Amino acid sequence: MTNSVFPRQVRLLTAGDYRRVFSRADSKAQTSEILILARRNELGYSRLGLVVAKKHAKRAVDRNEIKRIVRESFRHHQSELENFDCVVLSRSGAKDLDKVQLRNMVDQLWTRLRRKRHGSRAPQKRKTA
RNA sequence: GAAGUUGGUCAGGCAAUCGCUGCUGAAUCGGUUUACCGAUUCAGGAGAGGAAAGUCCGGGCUCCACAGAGCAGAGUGCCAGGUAACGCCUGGGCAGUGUAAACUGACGGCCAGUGCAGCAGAGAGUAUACCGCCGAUGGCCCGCAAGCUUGUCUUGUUGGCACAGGUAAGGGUGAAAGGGUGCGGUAAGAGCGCACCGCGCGUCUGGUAACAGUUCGUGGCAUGGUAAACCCCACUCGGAGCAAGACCAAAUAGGUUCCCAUUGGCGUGGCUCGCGUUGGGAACGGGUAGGUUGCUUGAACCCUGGAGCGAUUCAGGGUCUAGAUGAAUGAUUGUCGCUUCUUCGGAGGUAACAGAACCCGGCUUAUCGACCAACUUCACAC
Repeated sequence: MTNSVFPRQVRLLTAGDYRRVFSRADSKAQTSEILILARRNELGYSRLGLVVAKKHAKRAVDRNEIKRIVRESFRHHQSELENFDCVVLSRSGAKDLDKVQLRNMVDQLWTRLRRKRHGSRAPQKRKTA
């Protein structure tokens, strides 16, 4: 299946797309280094947007690296997310993590986001252990 | 061999799998008769740097007159050359540092003008007299001699005082005390005089020049420091920037009211002129912030040869080498190389600085290492 490709339409492209997610996020998942906001869309697949502030990662190399790791992680997990518009924001600690730590953390965050989404829709059905 | 100086090259290599962004080709689908445009799939091939950085200079390009005149302002500043241009580069001069290879240098002018200089010191730019030296000359005192007008007299003279005054040799202060050494000279001294050295000016020689040499003449002689102080001199500079600018769809439309007005308004971002354009401003109400292009063939790179000490340039041949835009250039594995530890089985690390955004030329700053060439000093061998 095409569960590990990352074409153009899978990204958030315009300011309108971002504003839609920021104005009302259905669910979110976060650590002290990364925050993910997400909102359901009508497209039948998930999309990704990235916000890495210059304030948090001063060097362009660091910002590029964070973006690449998050994109790579999203590429491998997008099939689990069904139809969500996600915006990944960096926080101030992100640049201090090494590549492997950051990758593992983002991988876990997708899982947490999905569970949270299930929980918010149907809190009575939660049976995860 | 050791230490060092300068210049240059590289910035882990190869393979596999999965991704991302352009490009080329093919197929399918849609708009459609074709051309052409868009989407999807497949194949091929390309995809960060030496600094991409800081944005400190210089250009190209775009718009405003084909960027024009004056003032203001800014910049540069030994000389010559290179270049599209430069505040860059090359070569040379001068000064300084180093045993040397080499390196460093806002390096025009304060004998155009104005200004500034803490502390110390007597005195700091028309020099100056604190100590010291002298006191010839004038003054005062003691003694002696002579004269006569016999006086608190005059003249001469040995000595003394340091009062007037002289002095820039010596001491002291200072970053700096207004050429140096010697001889003469003098009361003591002094370019006061002379010799040599130094310096200025003119001249001559070499050099395109900066400058150097010192032939000859000349001046007793400084032209103290500061121009990243004003300033003077020479040269350069119009402004804004790819969010420039152009196009498509939609739309700043169209409309109402008020004010000002062709010696005016706007373009035009220092001011004035000039030039272009022609109504401008405010309020009410209404609407949008998508796409294409500019966008990569260029003062390009590589090779060979010619010119030149060199920067560079000329000729011939070859190559096409990122174009993203909520922003691609990545991840994993294996292997080789390098490297750290080692119980010699192996285990670990893969580096530093750092990420294109219209494009070039420089400068500056950051930086793990590896390699090459030339040169210097020391040691050894021949």
